[in-house]
Amino acid sequence: MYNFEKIEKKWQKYWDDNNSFEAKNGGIDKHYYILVEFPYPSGSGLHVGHVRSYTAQDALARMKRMQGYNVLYPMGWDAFGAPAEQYAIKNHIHPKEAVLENIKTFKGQMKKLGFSFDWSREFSTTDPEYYKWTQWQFLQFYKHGMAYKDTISVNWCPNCKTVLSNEDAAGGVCERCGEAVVQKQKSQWLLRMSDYSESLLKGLDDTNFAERVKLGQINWIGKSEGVEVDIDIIGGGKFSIFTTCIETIYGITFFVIAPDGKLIKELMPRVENKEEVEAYIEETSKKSNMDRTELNKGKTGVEVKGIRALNPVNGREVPIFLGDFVLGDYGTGAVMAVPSHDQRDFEYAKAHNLEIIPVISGRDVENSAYEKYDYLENADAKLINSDEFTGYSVGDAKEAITDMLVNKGIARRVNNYKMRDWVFSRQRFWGEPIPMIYCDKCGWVPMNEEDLPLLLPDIAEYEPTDNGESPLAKITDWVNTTCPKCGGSARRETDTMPNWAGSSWYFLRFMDPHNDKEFASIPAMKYWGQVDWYNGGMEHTARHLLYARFWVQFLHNIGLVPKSEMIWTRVSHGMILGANNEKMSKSKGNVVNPDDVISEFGADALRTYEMFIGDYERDASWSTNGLKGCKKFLDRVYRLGEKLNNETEYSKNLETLINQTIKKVTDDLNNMKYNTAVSSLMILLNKLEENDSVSRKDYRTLLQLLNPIAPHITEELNEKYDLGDKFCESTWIDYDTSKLENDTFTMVVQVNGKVRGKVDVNSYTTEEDMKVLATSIENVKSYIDGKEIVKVIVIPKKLVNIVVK
RNA sequence: GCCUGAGUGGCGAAAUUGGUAGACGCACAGGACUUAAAAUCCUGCGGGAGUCAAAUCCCGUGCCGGUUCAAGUCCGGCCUUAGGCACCA
Repeated sequence: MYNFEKIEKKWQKYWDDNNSFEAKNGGIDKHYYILVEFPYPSGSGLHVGHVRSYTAQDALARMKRMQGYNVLYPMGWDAFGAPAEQYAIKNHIHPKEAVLENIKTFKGQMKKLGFSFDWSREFSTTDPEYYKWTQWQFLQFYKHGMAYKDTISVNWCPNCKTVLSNEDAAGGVCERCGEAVVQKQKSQWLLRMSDYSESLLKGLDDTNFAERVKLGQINWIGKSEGVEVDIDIIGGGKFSIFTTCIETIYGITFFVIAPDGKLIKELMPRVENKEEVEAYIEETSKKSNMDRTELNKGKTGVEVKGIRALNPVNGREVPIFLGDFVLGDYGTGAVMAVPSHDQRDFEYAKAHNLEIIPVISGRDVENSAYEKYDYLENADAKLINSDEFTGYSVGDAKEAITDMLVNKGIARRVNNYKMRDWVFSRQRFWGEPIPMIYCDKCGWVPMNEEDLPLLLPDIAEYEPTDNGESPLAKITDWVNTTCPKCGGSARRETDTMPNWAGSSWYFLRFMDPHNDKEFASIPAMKYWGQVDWYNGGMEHTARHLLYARFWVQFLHNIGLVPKSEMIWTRVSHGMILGANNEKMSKSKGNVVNPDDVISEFGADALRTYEMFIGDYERDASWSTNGLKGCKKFLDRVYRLGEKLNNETEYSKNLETLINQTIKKVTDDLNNMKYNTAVSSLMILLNKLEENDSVSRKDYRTLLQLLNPIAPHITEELNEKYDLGDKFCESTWIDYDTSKLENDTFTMVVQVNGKVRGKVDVNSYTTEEDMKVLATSIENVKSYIDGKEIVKVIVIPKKLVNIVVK
């Protein structure tokens, strides 16, 4: 049909040679920052899923540029991480070699797709010029008391031989390899992310994230509002419990404390069945999260004999148990157990033959299975067996009991959050070295900022170790150093940062990528303001996005970033699935390689198809026939040029449609409705083809509207027929608001809500005339003759509905 | 278990504040062009009744109810499915 390969290469070269998409800091007030998640340059190359989101944002970027915005649409590489390291170990090379190779592949593919990235701002998180600042920012965390080292029970992947954050170990399995995660006591660097729980929650109000993205974050932060109550131990001492259901406090029949918490250690001297209790603690510590989840059904535990506690509201004496369903690091590590109104407590009580006292009406405690009964949703639910609160509604009781306990000075209203501090150490080679030094005399000492970056050593052997030490620990030349404080001999931290570190602030660096004095200047960040439009996968809403927001909020609090939220809109694309509706994977053999598609159909066809495939935010399955259809559409656009006449105005009969299409495409590109943007262009093409000839303005407009999606062929045809400036150097076309309406419309006539006739009428037809015309239609007459007309509803320019009896 | 989406032809999907359900594309069928095929172009295409052909009528947006002149759209109750979270007190 036409040589798309030649055309695409030609225009890609033109854009490169002319730096067509370079963004300058400053100058124009109208600026727009469009960001797509920078990829991890894996060995397998770009995925068709990347193509979808990059094309979508590219289309937006290209339109915004034509609309006069200074558009920042950057690209870079998130290149620290395990796959590059493993590849390098196998081949006895430095991971940076592997990374360079992969970046080359990715970049070549992106260029072949014609993405309008500003390549002058490209960087990789593995560039020393970049990770210098990641390390520098770590030092700021440390200096502000936000980074600390602690020996904690951590998620350990026996396969990858590294520590994982809670986020990386979601579901009790290693995010990377799927191996079951085990618990290990290790000394780790942590960032005090939990200090920011409330602020990360509140900050969402200052963003325009998609609702499902906000919910993902809210879920992960996991705020619970409740009450912390002091519990007296018989014979002296006390502990606290946390509950969100204080209204059930009269139903306490036992307490459960965490086997991995501090409380049991304190109580140990008074425990009568020490051996039994210690054995249970030991047993729990060996369980991985996975095991705990699998054992979901059985509630294990032992009674802590010799110690009993008092229910603070009625002085009732109740036993204390250990149970691994209570976690040592959430709340107070102890819970009040009300088996009548809590499923876990119920199961525990059944397993250990404990008493069950109902305190809210409507619960059948005789039933052996826990019945689902949500008393909060039952307006009739009233307290029973609760002394002076008996008869209260649940809501009233919540408040009254809390007030009573708070006034007594034995309870506090508190919030708890599921989100923990961020475990920030990894026992890997291929990550940013943590710039801390341990001196026997001075303890942990931060490196001097002027000594950064702390480079990774240039070696090719660095297998991970079984003992949980970083491979860097074996490189003594690198490890041994002097203390920045006292000058004595000292050792470097050998753990590296997680690969979420570099991606937590890269969007700031894009605003000022070559700055060697600071990570990004305040004026540069103020100029761009925020990321206007950030696209990424749903799988990153809990981790990356939360880490990035935390990082920014911290930098903002210490005055280094102008805003506390640097991302305004966050949207997520749906996945591209294989033709069999399953996730693409090599093992399933349903992977589509963009390179193959480009060489067979061209980049423009691939781009157009991925925009047309369906709702941008939803998953879509690959269809080669659908792709061919889009190629056919582009072929027809190409051939339409043969019908050009010399007219320079719109063809009269299509003027309205063209103006409508301009509006439609403009609105759709702004609202991620790429599929209907393409379909409206198909409609326009269908109509243009029906005409004997096409005016120069008709054609130029069609090409321009299509240009953001299919930039090569449109530039080529525009040049071929000498229709005007290159699109990459011209202004977006506007529509004439006075020409959006048709001269006629199809008036629909309904009788009792059923369509009984249609007639084309002049747009200026009055409501009265519409009524008259409606009743004159033969078919309509047959439905209303001899009936009483109750009323007639007229919707101007749409329909008439005649209601008869 | 909890939270969030989503259920519309053979398929991917459209459908402003409730106002012609199925735009656009694919697949399929018939036809034109061709020695032939591909490509291209034209016509048809939710199901059923009806007719030479039409007109026209009935049914139809997961299921059951409701509100309304009018419901894919709003309300109540379910079912299925995808994703996220999960012994978080």
